[in-house]
Amino acid sequence: MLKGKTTIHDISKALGIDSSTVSRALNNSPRVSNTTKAKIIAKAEELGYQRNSLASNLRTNKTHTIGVVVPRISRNFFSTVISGIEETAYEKGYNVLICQSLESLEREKKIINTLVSNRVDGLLISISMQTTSFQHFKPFSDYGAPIVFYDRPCNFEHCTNVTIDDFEASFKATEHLILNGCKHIAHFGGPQAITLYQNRKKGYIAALKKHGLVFEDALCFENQLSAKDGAAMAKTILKMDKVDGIYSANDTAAISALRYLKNNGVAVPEDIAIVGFNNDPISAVIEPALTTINQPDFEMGKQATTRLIAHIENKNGPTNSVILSSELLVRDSTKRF
Amino acid sequence: MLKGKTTIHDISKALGIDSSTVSRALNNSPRVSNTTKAKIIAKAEELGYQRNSLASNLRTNKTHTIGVVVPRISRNFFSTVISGIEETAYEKGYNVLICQSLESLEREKKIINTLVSNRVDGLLISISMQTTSFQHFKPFSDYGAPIVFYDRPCNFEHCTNVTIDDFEASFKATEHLILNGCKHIAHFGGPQAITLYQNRKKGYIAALKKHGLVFEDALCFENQLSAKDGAAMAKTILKMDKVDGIYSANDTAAISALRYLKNNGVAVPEDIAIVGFNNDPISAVIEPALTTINQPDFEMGKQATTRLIAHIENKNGPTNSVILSSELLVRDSTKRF
DNA sequence: AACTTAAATACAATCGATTGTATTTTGATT
DNA sequence: AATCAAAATACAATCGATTGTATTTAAGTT
Repeated sequence: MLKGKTTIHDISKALGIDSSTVSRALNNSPRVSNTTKAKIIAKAEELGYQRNSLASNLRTNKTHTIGVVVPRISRNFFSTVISGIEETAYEKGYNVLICQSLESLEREKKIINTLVSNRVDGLLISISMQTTSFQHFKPFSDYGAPIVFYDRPCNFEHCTNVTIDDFEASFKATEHLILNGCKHIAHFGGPQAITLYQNRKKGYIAALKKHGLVFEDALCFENQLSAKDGAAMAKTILKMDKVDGIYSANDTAAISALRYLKNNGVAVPEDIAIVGFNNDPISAVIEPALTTINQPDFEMGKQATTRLIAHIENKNGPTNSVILSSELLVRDSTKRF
Repeated sequence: MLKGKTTIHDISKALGIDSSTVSRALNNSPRVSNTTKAKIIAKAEELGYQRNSLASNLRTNKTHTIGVVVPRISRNFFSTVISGIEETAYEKGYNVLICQSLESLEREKKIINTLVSNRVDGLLISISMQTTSFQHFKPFSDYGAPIVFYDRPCNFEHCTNVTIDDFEASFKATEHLILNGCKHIAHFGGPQAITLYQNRKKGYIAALKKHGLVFEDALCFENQLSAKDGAAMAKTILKMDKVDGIYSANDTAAISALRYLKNNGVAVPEDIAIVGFNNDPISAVIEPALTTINQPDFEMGKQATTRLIAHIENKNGPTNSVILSSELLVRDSTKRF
């Protein structure tokens, strides 16, 4: 209808009231009388006024937008975290700019630049598997925007981490295999440059140690834990003809391995028991159902966002990191007795 | 370091060059000599300059941001569509503001307002299950921003739809059950106010008709197709003691029904054959594996985004709607012979 | 050397809302 | 009716980048 959207100046002219008053009225400032407020609001509706957030953001230096970086949106764990993020952000009046790094550092850097340019009020990020230095986060903290790392923790300045206790969860998972009689347990691990995967490996090793099992380097894999990797590792393990348990640092690889083993006549859990990580919806449906670590994905998104926004809104120092609790879901893939 | 970020004016002052020249240099305008360009770029880097997109967007009236509305991010189909959207947007230099309607019209309206306020350049939306009128999209088209509806088509003004042929896919799915000997086929349908679900039901009815089967209203369900709904419908069907086939308009309900039936001693596909819709990753893993319609989810996201951006960038009229192809994936849940 | 033209740069307005300060209006008080 | 404080409104600068127009500089021509 009206070309180019109505502005407060259109309302101002239409009513013969200064635009500053119009602005204040629309923001419900006490400095404007109720009578004029009513007039202004009525006219605003009549003209189909919609605040131009660009102008507002420029002036106030606040965008009410949170940047979210995720390795890959379509992974169930991450999309559920995003749900939690979006939900909380929505409640508190924030928008969510979502980007995926696809596990690439280069892409992550570009994304950070864009988010800085767009002056998002804060950043929620799960770093890529290639991210081992953190200089590219500097521009962010430089202009005073807080960062919260979720899932994959990061030791950058005084930033908040929202994670689970990966060491402990791993320890429990591995011990569970041991208590079910496994003696030669393989570990499907992720990139050891990432703290998260380091911790998972450490937990695995600690459990072996506690129960007097020897740690064998040959049983420790390190890769991206994709479905392809899972099948490949299963194949390698079969050749070894010795492994009787697998603890995988994610479900994707675990599920893929399980299917590979099943298709090759290996009995799960009798011959090889398997524990995964993440509680992917598939893990509950596959047969045998996969024992796995349940992470509070949705909750993690909510917590991270709540803390980020708290930090954005009261500029007093960093909030503390949080460790959410996880649990071992025992299912058929480990029930040997 | 520098409080409050460097601007082109800081660069301008530092070099004694007018800010307009600085701006043009940073935008690589031919109006600036290479010598000064180099100087400016060097200084910009030295000062850690990052363009303030807010200011730029305000001036140019272009945000390079696309609004994306999705019913629920954590559904595999949608998160994969989003992947395709993000991927394409990233390539073309656009950001993606993602919001979920959670199938609520009220929320959808609020989201649209926010997106208009943020002056996104265009909108990609899969409408909520409650959306039956489209007046709330008016502000959007009013200021000239194009809209592309994906998955759930919409007859609003001259907007582009990116969908599959739901009628045909449904027809194929239902016919497949008939050819496998089913005589009493139930249909798990979604809200009939939504064109998508209407079309799916129509395809089902058409297939029955073609093969001389009677359409029974009692076998036609209409709800949100959640997991809970799926189990409830399975229960109802069992009581009827007559149904030998189910065609569900989504996998969520189909899978839930399958599990319910299995747990209650019903043989799938021998007693009841099932076809789903969406090719959710679970459908391939569940036993028996679920016959389903594979939709080009990632591709749908890419196509929708490509078309939206094309429309944003050449303001010449609406691009045409597209119908992507889908396929019936025959798996064990329907193999009766 | 004077002159023309093109190239490079500077000036100044603008996008739309916000906000500190100044001015006007209102109403209460004596 | 005069006075004064408080309430309401107007004025004007500002956020940072962009862009049309004006001015200066450089280079080429005769």
